[in-house]
Amino acid sequence: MTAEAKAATPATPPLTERQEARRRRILHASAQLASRGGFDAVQMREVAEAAGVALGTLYRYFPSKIHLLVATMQDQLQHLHGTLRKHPPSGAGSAERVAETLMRAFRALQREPHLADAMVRALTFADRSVSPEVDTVSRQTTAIILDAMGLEHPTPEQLSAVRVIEHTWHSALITWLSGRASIAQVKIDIETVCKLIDLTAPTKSQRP
Amino acid sequence: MTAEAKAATPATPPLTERQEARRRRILHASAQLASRGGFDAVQMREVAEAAGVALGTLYRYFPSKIHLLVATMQDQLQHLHGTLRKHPPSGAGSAERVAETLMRAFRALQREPHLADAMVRALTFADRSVSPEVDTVSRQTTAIILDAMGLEHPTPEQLSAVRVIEHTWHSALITWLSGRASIAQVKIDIETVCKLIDLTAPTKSQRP
DNA sequence: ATCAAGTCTGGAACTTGTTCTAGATTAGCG
DNA sequence: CGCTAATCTAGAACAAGTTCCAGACTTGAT
Repeated sequence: MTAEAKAATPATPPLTERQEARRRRILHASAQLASRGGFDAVQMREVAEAAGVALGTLYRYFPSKIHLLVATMQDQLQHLHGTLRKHPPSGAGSAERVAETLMRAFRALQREPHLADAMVRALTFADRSVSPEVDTVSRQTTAIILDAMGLEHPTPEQLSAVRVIEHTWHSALITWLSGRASIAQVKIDIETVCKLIDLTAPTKSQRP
Repeated sequence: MTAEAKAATPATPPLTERQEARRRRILHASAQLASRGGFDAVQMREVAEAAGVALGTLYRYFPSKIHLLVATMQDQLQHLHGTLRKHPPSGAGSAERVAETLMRAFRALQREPHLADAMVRALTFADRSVSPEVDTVSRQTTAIILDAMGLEHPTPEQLSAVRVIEHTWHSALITWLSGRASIAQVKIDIETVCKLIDLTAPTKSQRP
């Protein structure tokens, strides 16, 4: 049940090799600039120049700065998901494994706080015109969490818990990025919300 | 134990009557424009004109559009808190009362979805330069939730639960505002996260 | 190879948040 | 009252996201 094609190519006509290369250069430039100075440093003119592409072309590939940064996040999440697959969390219970996974993701973000800033700010600032793309990110995140829980057929209650975990994850990241919460505080928040998993576990024991 | 002075006037030198009136006109114009067309409709030139104030003056009172909208939110929250004090939630348990309170707030936002959009987007987009103001909003929200719980001396675990509830509240609002979640879904998310309250109740039994 | 349609480029132009300036008003004070 | 500092106004100017355009270049089909 691999799902690489649908996430990367929702419904776009196939791109030529050169177009694929352009797209990749743009995303790379975006991530590069974001790593330097965060959301503000990703300036469309600079992205275009760094990617060796005209401004109009950049806008043909990504119709707004928000679209661009959300696509960048899709890209990074794909990486992360791959990495996590290779090194699954080691905890005994579902809650522990999810918390461990999210903390691992959090540490990855801490290594590139500016990039995290750009991506998360874009994600939460996105309006309706970016809904499909943001939804893709949400599905990727859900998949990562469900993977960590080791569930094939989650109950509706468990899916609700996962939704709340995602809410907490995004919002906690924002408070951290804006300097209103410490790393330790984010850890506590994640561990707190993960308790919901045990609370919603079906009467059976949850062991993969 | 009324606390009106500290929330409205953190550390600013006292304003003259005319200045207070200007500030109020600005906030009113901001809310008005936001109610019409949301975040994008709050344009600084238009706010200034509607408030009968020069652009430079607007920026003297609120150093950025984000500051302005966050201040607008403080204003609205103050209203809400007052209303809620007069009509406290009726549920039996803490979790029920908090969920009831948040749903009531949610219904208030649904009546002015554009205003909600402007305020919430500003809140989550705010960077470090707005941290103090955003923090004030966060404290107001915490106070509302603690009021609903009816707690004088919450335990650290309960405060963690409240933090997670706030995270979920903000993030759920965003998904609703961007059209990625229905009203029903937001309700479920709120009810789900409120279960954390019972989970963290001190030494009492928790039966939902 | 050639034509048509689509794409890319360089650059100007427009929008809206933000900053700056010079001059008028106001507030507080002796 | 008359002075001084702070504040306010009108408007220009600047910055970055976005749109638009004319001309050059691919690409795909005949």
